Amino acid sequence: MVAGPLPAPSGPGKDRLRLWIRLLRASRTIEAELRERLKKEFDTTLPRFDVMAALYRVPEGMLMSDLSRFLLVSNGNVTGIVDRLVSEGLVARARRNGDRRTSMVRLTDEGTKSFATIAAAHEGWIGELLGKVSEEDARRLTGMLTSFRSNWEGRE
Amino acid sequence: MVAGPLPAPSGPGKDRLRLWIRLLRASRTIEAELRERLKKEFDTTLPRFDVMAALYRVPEGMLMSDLSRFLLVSNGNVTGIVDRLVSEGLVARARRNGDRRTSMVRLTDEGTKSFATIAAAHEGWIGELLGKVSEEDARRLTGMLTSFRSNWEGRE
DNA sequence: ATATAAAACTTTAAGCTTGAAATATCTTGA
DNA sequence: TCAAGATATTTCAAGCTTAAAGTTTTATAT
Repeated sequence: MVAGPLPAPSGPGKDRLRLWIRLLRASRTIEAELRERLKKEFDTTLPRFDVMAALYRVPEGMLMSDLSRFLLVSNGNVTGIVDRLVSEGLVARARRNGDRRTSMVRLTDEGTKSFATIAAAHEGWIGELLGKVSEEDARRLTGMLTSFRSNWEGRE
Repeated sequence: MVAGPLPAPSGPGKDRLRLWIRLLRASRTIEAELRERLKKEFDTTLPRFDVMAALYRVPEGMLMSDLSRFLLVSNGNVTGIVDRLVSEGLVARARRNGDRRTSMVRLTDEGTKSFATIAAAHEGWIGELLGKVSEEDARRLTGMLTSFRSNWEGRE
């Protein structure tokens, strides 16, 4: 995945391969830095942060399946992370009257407060880590990645 | 991390935050697809592929520490993955005369042959998954990400 | 009604990942 | 020389991740 630049391959398709490698290395580098800071400064993890960020947008809560779909991870994965967040009092599960298979998952008041603090720091970190990318480049890149993604989603 | 587009936040720094979210979602989407195909078609995993890709570039082999640095993962992580590749006969460890703490890790002949096959398929998949990105955009994006990364690396 | 399928979620086994501690080896300086 | 520190790697515990199998509940088609 993170194949090296050494032989500098060329030919058809190589530009896209190179793009993918850069994309992956960039996101892994940033992810690693964020993970470390979340651990050191807030004693939490990236997956917990992801779940809380998803829930923060929707005060009334989300279904487990919506959560896993949104986060692009498996169902079982979310179960474990939510379990831990519940045991820490940051997230609550609420059985629903209508469909007893499902449960609404939402941030507790403590979870909401906690996330707001962490998210503010997180936004600052991103600004710092991507500081060298101009605002204009950021918007251009975002646009390219968005159109890529919507194209891609069409195929599944 | 994968915070949602719903409230459509704005303000200083929001463009970079949005860029980061797009970047992460794009790489996770592609990664998930690659993982699935590697499993289904070659019964292997992304981490194994990553290690083999790194070693493929360097026939004489790499030290464990170089490998983990190159792949942006921890030392202990690489140990486990290499252990499994060794037990599958795809990778070999060779103790060195000079420094007996270290060992050179390299692909076996079988590993080299196996990787070449998988890498060809992999390149095709990337071409397919990124097919909607024009070659020109691919080069532009790559350039932006490269300069980002070299800027970033300067700070550590 | 009631079997059958579908859906939502959890559990499980295997593997990946990290950070920290442990081990072994090498290097350096008194 | 040899103790102290540095380096390379492995081990360990905890948590993350997936795919597949299992459980409970709901929907559908006789």
